[in-house]
Amino acid sequence: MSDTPENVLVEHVLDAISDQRLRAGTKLGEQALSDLFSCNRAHVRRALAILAAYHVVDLIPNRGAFVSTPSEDEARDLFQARRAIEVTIIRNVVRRADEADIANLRAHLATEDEIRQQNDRSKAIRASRDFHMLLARIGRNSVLEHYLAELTMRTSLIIGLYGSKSASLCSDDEHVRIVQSVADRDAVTAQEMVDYHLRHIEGEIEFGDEAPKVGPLSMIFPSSRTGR
Amino acid sequence: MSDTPENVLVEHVLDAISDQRLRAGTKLGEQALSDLFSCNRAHVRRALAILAAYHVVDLIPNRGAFVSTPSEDEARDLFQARRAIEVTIIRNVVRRADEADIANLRAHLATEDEIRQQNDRSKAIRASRDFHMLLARIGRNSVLEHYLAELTMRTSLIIGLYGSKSASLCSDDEHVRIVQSVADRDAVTAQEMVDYHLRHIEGEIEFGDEAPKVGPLSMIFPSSRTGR
DNA sequence: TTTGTTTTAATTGTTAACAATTTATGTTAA
DNA sequence: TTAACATAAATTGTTAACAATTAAAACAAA
Repeated sequence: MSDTPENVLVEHVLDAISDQRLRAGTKLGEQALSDLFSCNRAHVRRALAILAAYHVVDLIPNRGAFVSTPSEDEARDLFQARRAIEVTIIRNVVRRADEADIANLRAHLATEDEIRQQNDRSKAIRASRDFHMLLARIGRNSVLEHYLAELTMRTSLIIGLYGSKSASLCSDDEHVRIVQSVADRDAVTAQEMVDYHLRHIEGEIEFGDEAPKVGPLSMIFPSSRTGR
Repeated sequence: MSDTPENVLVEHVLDAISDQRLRAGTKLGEQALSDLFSCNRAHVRRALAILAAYHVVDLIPNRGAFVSTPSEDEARDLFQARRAIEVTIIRNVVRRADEADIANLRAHLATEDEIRQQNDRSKAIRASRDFHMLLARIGRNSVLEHYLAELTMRTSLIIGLYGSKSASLCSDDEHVRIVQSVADRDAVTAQEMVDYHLRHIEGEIEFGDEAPKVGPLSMIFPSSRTGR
């Protein structure tokens, strides 16, 4: 994807959401964004339209753009979609992964292990999402990969909004077992593991108590004014 | 979805694509669109950004917007995604459809039957797509419904680009059998039928010979200047 | 005719100014 | 103090003008 100003903006917002720096309900003002990313309002508006198409932002006429706050129903639909997509992805992975891919997966597990010992929640969330996206890339279906990118983003939003019982949101043991079944070329087990893993994540979410605190945007995008 | 000028434009373009009036590769000039839909260029630009996010339009810097021309690989990825999503949808349908839903499905089959006798290819394509989207709506998963809307759109593009061996692209017999298994509450058969049906459609596509002819936009959007 | 070059036209990209709307602030009365 | 109202500020929506780039046309040379 090319490095137009609007794409830069979209990527930064998506990163901030998947790191849970940007929380559900946060207002994304046009002026604020155009200042932070030093571009004009036309670019900001295009970027917000794209983010709205990704279901990550709600555009309210005359009011502005807000990070979307998914309902519980939406969250459950979303997890069902993730299961449908990721189970298909893992089937592709078992079929298509070569030695290098499996090595990359093992390396990623090691990274996750390191991060878990640092107790950095933000990093852990990111690493967990990266694991799922690594599988998607190895599966080599660009359509499924793109949809999963959108869905993991929205999952981050949901977990940030409702909270999760488990501190680390992906128990890495499950990741390990998924990789093992891929290495064993055991498609049936791999699919079952992925399905179980996603149901586990969904089950840990504590629907009911929302936490809508938000801060100023300048706190959320610290390094973006250097961008070009 | 609200009736902002850009949404009107997006809907018209999507309709034109799913009816195969707009073919892959067609240039969507900003001036032309803003004239046809009597809105300003800012609206057009936003609409094009949204369509690009839906993967229906390619945005090339300094060149403009073009209806995207999916490759064969992309098409195969897309059909695998459809199978993953529609098989999940049909499971929801079998579980959730009430009597009214099943009546609607039967009514739709009757409509398809009528249209087949008229020999109107454009109408047939539209009706076929509507059948799949009706199932998605009955399944009551908004995430899957939205993704399927995008995928059926892109499927229309692919069939319009590469052509299909069968004149009618959905043999309605298969639709009938899907509805029957829904009415029987037979989830296993319904899933098998949907999977088979989608593989059938994919198998009928004649990859290899492209047909890139396009006409002027004013021929494609005949009734849109009245759209206020 | 065909090829390459220059000139012209058309299209996209960018910016700024202004209008319309919403939000925040301040004031007055109960 | 609270509530309602009027005013001011900030934000979003709209439009037009201009710059930059690309496509088309005209023309000259082989």
